[in-house]
Amino acid sequence: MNKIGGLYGELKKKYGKPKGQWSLWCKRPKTEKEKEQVIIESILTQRANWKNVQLATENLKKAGICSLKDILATETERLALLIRPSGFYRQKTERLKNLCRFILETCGGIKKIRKIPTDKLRAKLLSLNGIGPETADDILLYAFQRPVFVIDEYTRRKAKELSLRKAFSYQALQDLFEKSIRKNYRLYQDLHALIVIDGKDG
DNA sequence: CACCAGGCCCTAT
DNA sequence: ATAGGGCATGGT
Repeated sequence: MNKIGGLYGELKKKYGKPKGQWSLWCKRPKTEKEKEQVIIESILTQRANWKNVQLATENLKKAGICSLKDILATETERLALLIRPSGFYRQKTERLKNLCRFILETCGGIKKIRKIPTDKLRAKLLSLNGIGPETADDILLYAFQRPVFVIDEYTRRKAKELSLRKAFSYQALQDLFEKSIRKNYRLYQDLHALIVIDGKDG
């Protein structure tokens, strides 16, 4: 067992179950509505602090926009103003609509996605404008329960802290984590959440 | 006032 | 392959 192996136990003991935003992202099983919420938030949270993401999602909720279908049905300028607090809001409006179109129209809805193999789905997501590796993996792991480990700024810092100097790229770091930890989506969800919580904590 | 926050894309070396 | 600029808001 390397340095990553004991990480989950250590962080779990320190923080318990992930709370706050994570109580939705790490919840399982999730309803279809909850999955759609996570998908929407995966875009809004790009390079934004969670408070601002919350302001944006509250605006959407108040406007009665709760599903991917609702997003697509909302006029672009109106949607942009609603999600404005999350920052980079013009881009995010386009990205959200892109993603919703892909899931609803190209894939034929959330349910059909169950049948798409993880590698293929990941490649499709990455081909969309505005979806990079982290957002794709957020969606795969937290909305669709696929055991892929999400690499973000906090994971990189944690890796550095553990002196995992060999891994630089997203791919290398992801391989390292996935090789070190039993491939289980519940474990990956909680561990990634705990790494972020720990990163914010100090 | 300056800096930061859970990315991603495009362009130039 | 890798570096730097642009995209934008609200909190501290």
